[in-house]
Amino acid sequence: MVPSARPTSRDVARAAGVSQATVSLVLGGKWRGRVSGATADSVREAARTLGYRPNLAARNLRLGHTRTALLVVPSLTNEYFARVHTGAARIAAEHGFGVVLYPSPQGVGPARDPFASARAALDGVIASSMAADALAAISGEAGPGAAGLPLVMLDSEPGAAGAAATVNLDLADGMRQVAGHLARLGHRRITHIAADVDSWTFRLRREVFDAAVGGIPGAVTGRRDAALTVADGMRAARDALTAPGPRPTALVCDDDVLAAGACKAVRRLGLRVPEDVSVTGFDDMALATAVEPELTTVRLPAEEAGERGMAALLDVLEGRPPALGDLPVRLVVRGSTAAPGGA
Amino acid sequence: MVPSARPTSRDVARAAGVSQATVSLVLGGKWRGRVSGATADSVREAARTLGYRPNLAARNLRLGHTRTALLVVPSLTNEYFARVHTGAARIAAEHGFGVVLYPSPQGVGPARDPFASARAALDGVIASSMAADALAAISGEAGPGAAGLPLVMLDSEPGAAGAAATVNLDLADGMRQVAGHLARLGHRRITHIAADVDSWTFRLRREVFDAAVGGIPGAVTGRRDAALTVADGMRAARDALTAPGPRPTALVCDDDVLAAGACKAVRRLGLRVPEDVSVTGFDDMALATAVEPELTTVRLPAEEAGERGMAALLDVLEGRPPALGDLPVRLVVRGSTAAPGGA
DNA sequence: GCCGCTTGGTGTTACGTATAACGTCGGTCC
DNA sequence: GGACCGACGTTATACGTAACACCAAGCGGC
Repeated sequence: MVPSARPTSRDVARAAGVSQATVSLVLGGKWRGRVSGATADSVREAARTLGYRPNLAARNLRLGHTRTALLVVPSLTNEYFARVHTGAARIAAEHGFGVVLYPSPQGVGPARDPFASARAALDGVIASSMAADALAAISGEAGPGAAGLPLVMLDSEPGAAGAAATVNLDLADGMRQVAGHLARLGHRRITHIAADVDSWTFRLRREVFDAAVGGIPGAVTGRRDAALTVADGMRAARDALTAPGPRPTALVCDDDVLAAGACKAVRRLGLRVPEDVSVTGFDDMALATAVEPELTTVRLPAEEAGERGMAALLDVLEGRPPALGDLPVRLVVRGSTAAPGGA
Repeated sequence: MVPSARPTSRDVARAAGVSQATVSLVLGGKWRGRVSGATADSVREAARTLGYRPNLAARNLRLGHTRTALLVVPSLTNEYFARVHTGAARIAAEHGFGVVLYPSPQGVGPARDPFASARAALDGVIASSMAADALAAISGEAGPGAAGLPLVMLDSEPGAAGAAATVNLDLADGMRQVAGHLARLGHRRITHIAADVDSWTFRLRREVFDAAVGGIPGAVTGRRDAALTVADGMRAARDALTAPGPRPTALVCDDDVLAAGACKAVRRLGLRVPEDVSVTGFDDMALATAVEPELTTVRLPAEEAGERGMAALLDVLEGRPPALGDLPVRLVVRGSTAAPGGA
């Protein structure tokens, strides 16, 4: 016996004494009124004892679609994207879809070998916080006659070329809430610890910071760039706090990791958070409540974003106009902010 | 013109004035000595202008394999698994493989709809920190004649049924290093803040804690269970520190998130880390250096584990005996541990 | 006794690709 | 001058599945 080869539906048919077509009918679940219950049972029994599992490549080929979507993200070490995936996968599962994750190795840059991961035949692509041009290779350029894969941009520049739909978080409003919060507390010297990443998400934070914080009467703003690590957040914050001139009373950080680094820098300089320096984060990841004081930060509805992105992709795939609309974000006030000057 | 359908290799052939076989030859890269350079160029040109991209389902069917592996993990919000993926993907890419990620929704429990994500036709499965029985449905039970997918267990119970290979981190040694470190510092009342998760990884930590810490002459050990969140780590640590009897001088936590929570609990009680209570973590995630004091913890070689797992899977797929051997882990001493009693 | 309907199946085809097997056409060698 | 050969392509086939188009038998109605 050489049964090492994987059994096919034909093997099941032979074992059950029926034709391959019947096996397909039964296992496909559309046998009501076409196959007797007894026959159906014997087919299922044969499939079970043979350990039959359908060849998905063949099924996909025959069906012309895969019911699989690709979620492209710049990184997986950032909790935010893991949560986006969770949301997308939930909606996908409700519609019989699977979601495959592709962490683009270059971060937000052009993906080197999209095919390596896109090898799983796909129906569509959701890109989270990715540059549109980085995705051309994956979804297929919209050349003449070229039917690129449907692409949904999540948290991306509105109207990005090639996108069938765009779902955005209202990050601008989040940054405005941060600015408003600090302004109400009385802060006037506020420095932006900005992510040194060239993506729309972070460019937007810069613009809105400048507009919102710069709009506070009497405000003095500054900016320091930092890579997205604790250590670099520390360095940038230290630079900001030790630069000549009056010291900022608040540091607005582009994400929670930077904020954690900033808090460390403040204390390293013998100052206190929030009495001497207020610090804000962005994202509200687990880290935000792990550090002390807990971070005032902007909670991003990551799961909801994943859900909306997947829902929009399903809309596109099924010919419906995709649902649009920004998702609101919410400032969560915790212990890392206070009125300036001791209190 | 109704060119909305995706072009096939036959369309390219027609455009280039050759047969479909020639297109396949050229685009497959094996045309040396079979097709003239001029013809090859015209084929490539036609493919480019048509925006042709091969149908992967068809290719997979024809080839009988997909060069795609599935990495099953209990969670994505844990940085450790993201890093395992990074390592696995690197090795995979070197061999023309892709890696698809499947976060099992139930954590370590049985996956609800394995097919939903395994829809991407697979060549093999790597399971990280998953229970063997939870994977039966994905890799296919080893029934009579049933050729289940090759399965590599990463960080799992040795000799798990159905696994073609097992790659382990030497977690036991990591826990022993923690115990040794605390013993040398002089700690004798040590409580284990244990993850309330029924997986081999955490069961092992318990056993080794009991053996290693219990083996310290004069040691008084205890244990508190906690879910893997900051908040629950806090609760468990508070319970441990406020229980009747002499207070523990050290808390050994099953991961860094719990340790961060434990540190918060210590301070909430008006005590100091590490002067009054030492705290250790496990994993060395970014969080470990984001909190203050930075955590003494056990660094897990996550990328290396992913690499080894993928390498073992490739070995199995190509008929080689898989390379075995545990990966060493290393204690990283930082500021959260010190000699007990002030110092 | 024949029509039409229901029940329970089967034969066949197509999906798009990779490749084994087979032609063809100049030129070369002996 | 015929056999051989390399260069250049083509024809045909198979992968495993889903589903369309048939078909046989049984049966009730008129």
